[in-house]
Amino acid sequence: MTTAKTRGISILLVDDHPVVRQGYRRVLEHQDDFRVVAEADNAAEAYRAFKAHAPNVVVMDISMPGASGLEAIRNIRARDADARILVFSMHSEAAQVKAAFGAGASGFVTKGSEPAELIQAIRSVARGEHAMSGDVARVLALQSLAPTKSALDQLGEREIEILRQLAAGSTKEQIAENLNLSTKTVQNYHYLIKAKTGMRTDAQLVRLAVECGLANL
Amino acid sequence: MTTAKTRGISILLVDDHPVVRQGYRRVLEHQDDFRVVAEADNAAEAYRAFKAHAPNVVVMDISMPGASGLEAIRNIRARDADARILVFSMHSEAAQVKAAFGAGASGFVTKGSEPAELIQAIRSVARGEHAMSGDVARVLALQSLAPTKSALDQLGEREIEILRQLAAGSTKEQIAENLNLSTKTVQNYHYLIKAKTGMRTDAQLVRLAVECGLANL
DNA sequence: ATGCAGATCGGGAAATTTGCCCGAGGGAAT
DNA sequence: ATTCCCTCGGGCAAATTTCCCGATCTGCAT
Repeated sequence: MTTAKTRGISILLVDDHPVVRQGYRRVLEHQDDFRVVAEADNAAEAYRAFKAHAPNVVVMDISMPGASGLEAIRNIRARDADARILVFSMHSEAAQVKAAFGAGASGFVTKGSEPAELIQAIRSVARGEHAMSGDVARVLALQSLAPTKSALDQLGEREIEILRQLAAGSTKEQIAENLNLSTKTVQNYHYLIKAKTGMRTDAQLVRLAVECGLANL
Repeated sequence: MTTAKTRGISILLVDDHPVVRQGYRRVLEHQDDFRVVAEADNAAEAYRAFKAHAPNVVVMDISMPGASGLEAIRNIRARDADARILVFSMHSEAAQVKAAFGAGASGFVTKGSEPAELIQAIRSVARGEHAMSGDVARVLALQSLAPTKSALDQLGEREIEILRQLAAGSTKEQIAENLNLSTKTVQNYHYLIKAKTGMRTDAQLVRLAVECGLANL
């Protein structure tokens, strides 16, 4: 609550990879009106740091262990509806982008973008605007044209969770236990997922999950 | 071919994300005996840059489009068997680590490591030693205790072919047709593959296939 | 020659799972 | 209040998996 607003942009960096974070910090601090005031490597830490430092912009990688990135965004926005959060992700899946904005992010830049794009996006977000890198905009534009429901939109939350665990290699029994469901229910979800997405094979489901950023590798 | 060896360590940075690359560059150049002499964002470019600059160490992210990271390592090593390549990856899957070393890498550090670990690894590799971060070593140690025969060695040619098509998303009927086999035979192979590899789920088979380079994506 | 090992190909039968339909309960929206 | 959708599971025939088996064919050592 100092004179943060009057001069420069204060930034909270959230990424679970120390080296990566260190790298960003150096890139960002090269701009002399940027100040990285805190770092965090998980959702809970990010929330604490936000409360403690009230940064102008949060730059966050949402692919953190536990898929907690979206949670972190929601938590921060719940505390401060004016919080500016710029998501900085490896992927540019339409579903992920929409989920991020839906959770309250103000911007979305992929790690494939030029540093200048990230820097510009941070300035835009700090100004209260929305920002996204060119590739993200292109992906969103394309999929808004196609009537393809992104395959995942037609799935409920439970279905998505089960799809992810399926793709992760869990057996139906394990999933049933993880989620406190009967094996039968998991079987039914499995069937429904295949029916809704049009996939015939489990292998195709895995590929779909990977494409949608639900599973890695 | 200048006085590169006498003073400091010259480095070629390979990563397909410009921002990430920029970040590493700053982290590395903070060490005053490190010099990043070139960057590349794909396998072909990496090879060209290696030829042009003959760096002491190549720091490479192998998760690049086209799964070409291992190719790049092999190409570079084919040209210069003394090339020092340090892989810098998001993941620490045992299979990936072994593939990297098998292709000729001298080190493997995950992005989850502290910057100091990366820097130390670079020095080790430059000295001609092998290096890996603690988490990678742990993963390797654990799985070396298991008598896993690399999973694919125990599979016959036909089994591997069927595994690949399975992982590619083909149905058993399609595979049977492709290979002029009865559906029954394909089912039997499917069963045998699962039995031999110890995988319980089709999704696990897909992951195995991807890890072993049988399938991409 | 002979035998052994192993890869390839498929049949058979029991056990399990899938495919598909159905109903019930809860919550959100109208 | 009513409708809609998500969640959760039962039921049952059809399909698949699991595991066993035998038949070729090849290479390779005896």
